[in-house]
Amino acid sequence: MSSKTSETRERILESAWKLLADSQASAVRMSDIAKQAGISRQAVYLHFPTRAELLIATTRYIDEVKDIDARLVKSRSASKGLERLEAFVEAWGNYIPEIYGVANAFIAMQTKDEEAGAAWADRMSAVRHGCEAAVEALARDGRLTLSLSTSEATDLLLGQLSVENWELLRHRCGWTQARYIDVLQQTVRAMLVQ
Amino acid sequence: MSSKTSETRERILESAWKLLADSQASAVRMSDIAKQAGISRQAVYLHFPTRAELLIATTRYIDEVKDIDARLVKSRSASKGLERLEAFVEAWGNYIPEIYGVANAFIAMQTKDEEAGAAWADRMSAVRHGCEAAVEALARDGRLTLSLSTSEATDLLLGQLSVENWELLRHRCGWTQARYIDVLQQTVRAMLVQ
DNA sequence: TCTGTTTCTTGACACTGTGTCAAGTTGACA
DNA sequence: TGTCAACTTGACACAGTGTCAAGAAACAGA
Repeated sequence: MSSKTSETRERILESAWKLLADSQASAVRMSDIAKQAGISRQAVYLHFPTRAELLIATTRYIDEVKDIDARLVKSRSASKGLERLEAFVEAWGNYIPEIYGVANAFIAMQTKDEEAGAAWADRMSAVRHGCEAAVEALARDGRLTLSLSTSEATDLLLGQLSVENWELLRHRCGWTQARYIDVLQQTVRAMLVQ
Repeated sequence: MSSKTSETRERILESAWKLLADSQASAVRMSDIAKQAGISRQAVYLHFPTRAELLIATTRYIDEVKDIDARLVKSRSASKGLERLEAFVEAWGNYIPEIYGVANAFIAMQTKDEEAGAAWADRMSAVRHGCEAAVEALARDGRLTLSLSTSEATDLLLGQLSVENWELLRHRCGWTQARYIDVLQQTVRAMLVQ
């Protein structure tokens, strides 16, 4: 029973993920997800009280399946700040495509839904910690651009690595993923490293 | 009569502007705008067929009142590429706060409404032209970073000057407007100028 | 095999916001 | 006085979220 519960739950999460990845974000309704999962719309509400909560659970699910932590190991274990920075840009930059669908739905919801906004902000604060660690490593090496505080440098890096910036370059400007990573590493280096 | 028509129209635009500037974006409903303008909700529809069209008209109205063209004169008349770039960053960077409310509403609508997405994209293409002109001036001076094509450099600059990036730094990270302009000029220079 | 619990279904409903429609009012102008 | 445009009032359709209640179906344990 508990296994069946989590089985249905997982089918809902898989459905949400698939639909958000395919179509464009916020066009995905609760009924679409239910249909995809092969259950009734109301059954979805038995597992997730609101659309926002379902989206939150979906990001967590993706993090688990795609193993975000493993991807960050290389960055965390880098001895030099510059190395760490580049590994982080690569890891997160290559993770964005995985979560883009859900991210987009969140961004669309943010303005309307208080809860969704808070959830996404929370999620982004995890990314910020990654940025901060890289910047601090750089500062320890004495290689952080002098005119920037570590906090400002962190903010700037976060902006560079935002989903919105990725979308602009990859979708609206047609960059390849490889070029995106390449140029971003170079850009971030020019911005932050003296 | 025609003067009365345009008077009401203007009152609607003023109301939309004010409400979007004050409260947070997409929470502004057609009925709110009508109430603010002191007319009925239906009267708004007599002047603007949809919410999207009203938003478009509002941006145009702001452009007119705040005279965006005058702000760009200094950038356009700069002789050196670097000078042009910095003047453009300053002009557009200082214009973003003026349009932030409406921009936000557009961004929120983008995912739902086809028309709104197209309108905002069109608007952004005007900014892109400004970016492009600055980058090309830089290239003519032979000072554009070698590893970037002018098109790529334009894309990057556009990302730096995006409303989303402004929001991140000013609202979420608490930067002052002066610091935002300062750091952005410096950042953009590090990125694009060799 | 009966019983009770959990999961899910079906169908109805409230609520919000957009956009439409129709009938009536007001005020200016000829 | 009559006409026309701008505006009002009130109703409605529609989509999507979230709620509620009654019942079906599966499945556990005694």
